[in-house]
Amino acid sequence: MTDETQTPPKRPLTLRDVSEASGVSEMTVSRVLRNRGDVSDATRERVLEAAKELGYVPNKIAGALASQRVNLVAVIIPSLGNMVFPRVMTNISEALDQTPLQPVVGVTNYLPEREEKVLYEMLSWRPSGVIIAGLEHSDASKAMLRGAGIPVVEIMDTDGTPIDSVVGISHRRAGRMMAEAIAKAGYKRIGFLGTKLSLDHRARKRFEGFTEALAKAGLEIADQEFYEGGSSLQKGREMTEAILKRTPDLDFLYYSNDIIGAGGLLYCSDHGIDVPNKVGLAGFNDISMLKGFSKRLATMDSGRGEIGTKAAEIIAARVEAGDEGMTEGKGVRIELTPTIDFGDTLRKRPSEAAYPE
Amino acid sequence: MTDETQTPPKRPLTLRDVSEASGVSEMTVSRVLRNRGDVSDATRERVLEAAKELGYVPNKIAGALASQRVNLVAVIIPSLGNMVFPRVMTNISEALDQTPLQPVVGVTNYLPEREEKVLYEMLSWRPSGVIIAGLEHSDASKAMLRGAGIPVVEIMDTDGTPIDSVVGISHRRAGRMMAEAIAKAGYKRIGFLGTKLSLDHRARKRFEGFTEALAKAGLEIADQEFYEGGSSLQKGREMTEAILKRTPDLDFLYYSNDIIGAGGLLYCSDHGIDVPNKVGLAGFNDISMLKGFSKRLATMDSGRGEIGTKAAEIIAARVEAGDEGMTEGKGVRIELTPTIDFGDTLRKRPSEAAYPE
DNA sequence: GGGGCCGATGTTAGCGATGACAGGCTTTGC
DNA sequence: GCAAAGCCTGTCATCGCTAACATCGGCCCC
Repeated sequence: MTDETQTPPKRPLTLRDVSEASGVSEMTVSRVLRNRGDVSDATRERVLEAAKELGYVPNKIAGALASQRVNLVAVIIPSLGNMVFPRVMTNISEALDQTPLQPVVGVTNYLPEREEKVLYEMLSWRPSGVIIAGLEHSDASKAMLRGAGIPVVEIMDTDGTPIDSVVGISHRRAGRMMAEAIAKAGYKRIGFLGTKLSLDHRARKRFEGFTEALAKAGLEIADQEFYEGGSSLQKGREMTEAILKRTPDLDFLYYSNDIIGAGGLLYCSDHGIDVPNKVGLAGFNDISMLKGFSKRLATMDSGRGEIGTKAAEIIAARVEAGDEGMTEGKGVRIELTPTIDFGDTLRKRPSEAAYPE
Repeated sequence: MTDETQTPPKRPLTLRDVSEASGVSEMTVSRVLRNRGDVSDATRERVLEAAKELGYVPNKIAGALASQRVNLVAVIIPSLGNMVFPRVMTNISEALDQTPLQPVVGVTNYLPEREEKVLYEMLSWRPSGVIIAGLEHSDASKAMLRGAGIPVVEIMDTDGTPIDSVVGISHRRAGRMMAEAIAKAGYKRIGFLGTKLSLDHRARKRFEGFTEALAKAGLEIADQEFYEGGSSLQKGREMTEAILKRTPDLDFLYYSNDIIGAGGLLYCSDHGIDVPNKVGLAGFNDISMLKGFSKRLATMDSGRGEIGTKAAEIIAARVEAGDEGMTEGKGVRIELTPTIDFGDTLRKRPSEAAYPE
């Protein structure tokens, strides 16, 4: 009886099955399926039909092994819960869509040992490039990245020494800029609210830049409040309440991200606190989802969209050039400039004179 | 520690390099690195040292081809911007952490043709299982899923016929439940605000269930407002303004998700609209990040955390059982019960009698 | 003391694709 | 009319690793 192939797939299909079904060699089938080399229209059609008929899906594992080419780009980020990273991912995907490359995500949860593990796993698939958040990695991770012989782009942060290429902003500078704006606006009693800084290096650097620039203006942090775990409006609200109860004379609150900052804003509205005159507020990251509050929270754009795009482009260019390694001065360095958005919660000048809205 | 490891990687390392460095056969090295079979402690140690010294990272491509085992689970979701999906992902990752399996994400942007492409790409890596959002797929996608010979779990939605296993809630039922609560609370003039429903099947089903149950209560949708693109508070705010200007006598607004619902809530607060008495509000999905508003938006928990965990467990169990196919009645069906959270924006009974809080 | 067995290692043959090259069969140019 | 130059297709070796089996000394036990 003829093998009418509606049969449930006992054994996964291979090129051979298609080649037999269409009466040509495996090689020809392979050529058709990859659109490579010359194949007559007649056979091409016959092969395609057979492949579709059988429902053949090529085995990239075998393909990659044979061709020594794996069109994957490892993207390693700390978290998916942070909104910033999905955004970066989206841009990376879009940029890579123009190329044969494809992103694969790995999540580290801000833990160096997890980063190491994830990196190892990813590298064992021999990707064509790596995009990884941050400049701080364990020695083992650094060694792996260097040894992989593929382009590496570290993203988000530029305060440090990159392994290869880097695209990001200086978080120290971002912190300084915000501090300068705050000092210039005449705020004096400044509170900081953020994550426990130990593992979030970028938040830490912003904090450092922030205190440094405050110091230069003759100011210092009057109180601070830390939290662990994911960000939420609720947490911002609670922390704001706590810090204001403890230190009622604070006149500015700097949050390490927009989510908790927005929570603080809600707290202030609910309690009739005059923002930005009694208390000023600022966050970080320009989470567009949050636009829509009655007052726009002052924040800073970290250029995360562009970061993703640029990083992907660097990888794509290097892979296309066949120059997969990171010889000589191939490393690109792109430092974007963060821009401050005063919103409605950060005055532009001292409040002595009242500026009606 | 000799720093001879500075060797610039000319040619990627293979098992052979390690085997030569440690003076045993490749096979033995392979055994050591996989912890399989008996190897004497002496050689094990020698091999491990050599591997570390060289910075060897095994090639999973070759390993997978040889062993016919790829410990990846394809997870296909519509978007990373939606918060719901990162949450599901997180739970899947956690559940798979107990196993040798690893998730790999693909994003479809709610487009069937992209879903098809992403699925094809993923299947060509021969994963051990597939977790895919929704029950609606193109014929080609369905054929691929059926033909892949691996366990498939469709998640989020149970209204329809699964290919294999399914874990989720009935969105029709969720819509009905909300409609019943609204009707019971005595709201009469109901508005709906949501995405253009064409491609978001789950939102569509909620809408259908919602109108159906309203009809049963003798009510109908008085007005509706649709949007495209990502959700944001701003969008919720604008849509709310639009619908209320057009149909000022609406006394309830049902939003297709919490983000735009929260935007509506902000609009109402700002305009002194008495919620929930003049107008009631409800969203969907219980986005915990949004807790912290002065009023808690009524919403519904879709059990997305549990969905991820259960889906991963189903795959893991099937893979472990070596029963990778989906023969007979292997398909598991888990329908979770959505729970309604009245928050502060949905009355529990008609407002004739005033119930002080 | 020799058969049996076991632990430790090596040998061989693929896994399913692709690269390089080797042909047949047509065309083309002069 | 015949060599050179295509097209189109096939053969063969290989990618780096692992399954399965083969091998080789002990060690145990009757």
